[in-house]
Amino acid sequence: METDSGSVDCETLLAHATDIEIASRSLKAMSHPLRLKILCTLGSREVCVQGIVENVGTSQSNISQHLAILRDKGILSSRKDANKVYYRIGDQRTLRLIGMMQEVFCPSRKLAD
Amino acid sequence: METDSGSVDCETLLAHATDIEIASRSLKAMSHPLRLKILCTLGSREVCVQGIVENVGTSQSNISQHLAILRDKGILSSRKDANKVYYRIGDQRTLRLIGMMQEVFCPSRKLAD
DNA sequence: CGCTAATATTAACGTTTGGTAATACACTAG
DNA sequence: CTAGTGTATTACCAAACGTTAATATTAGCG
Repeated sequence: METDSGSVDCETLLAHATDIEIASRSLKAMSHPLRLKILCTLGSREVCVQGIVENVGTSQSNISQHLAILRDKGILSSRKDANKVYYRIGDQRTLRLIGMMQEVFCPSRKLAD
Repeated sequence: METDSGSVDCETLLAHATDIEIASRSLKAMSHPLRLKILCTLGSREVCVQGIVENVGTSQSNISQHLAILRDKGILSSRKDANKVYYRIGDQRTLRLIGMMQEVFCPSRKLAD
């Protein structure tokens, strides 16, 4: 089913209800300071839990819970090596959004500064 | 272990704590389905509360409360004309993010203008 | 002036979220 | 096996959130 009213103008942005739902779910996952920091820490590389804990700066338990949230939402993927678990951003859309966030919120220190 | 995988640090993305805070605050404001829909309804134009209510589809009271949240966070600005109030996205960063969201989540229906 | 439309505000209440602390699980080394 | 890291899970609690319903405010109009 397509849009139910032919003349809608607002439909040019995030057209369908499902798009809205998906997008807001992703936004919500990113909208917590610690989670956003986790995502920024990861960027396009892989970091183990320890590394994330040190970089983000809260308890291991707390980090683990936030990682679980991001994992459950399909944003992070993980790989186990020995007794360590490495995380990375597995969702390409999220990765793009993180890059965009940087452009929007830190235009002055673009990879330079 | 600090695999000093480059001296890149996490600092290349959303470098400072303040950036993180600001960004996550904006994300949070956008992360509610109704609020996201409001923002998409607005896009770059101006719509009165009635119009928003009709487009988004919930009670006037509910819309008004969400509008207040977005207004208080500095995302929306409003203008009163007679007994109607017109809202628009007053924050340029948010406007850019909305456009980006569309690119990321609805690549198939890019703005045709 | 009273009346109605448009919008905002408030109170109440259930739901969700987030943090801490304690504990469990998984794997490795010896 | 046991001890020791690294990670996940659980229980509990307080705070934030979101919806509904009722009420307040403001503006135009007869």
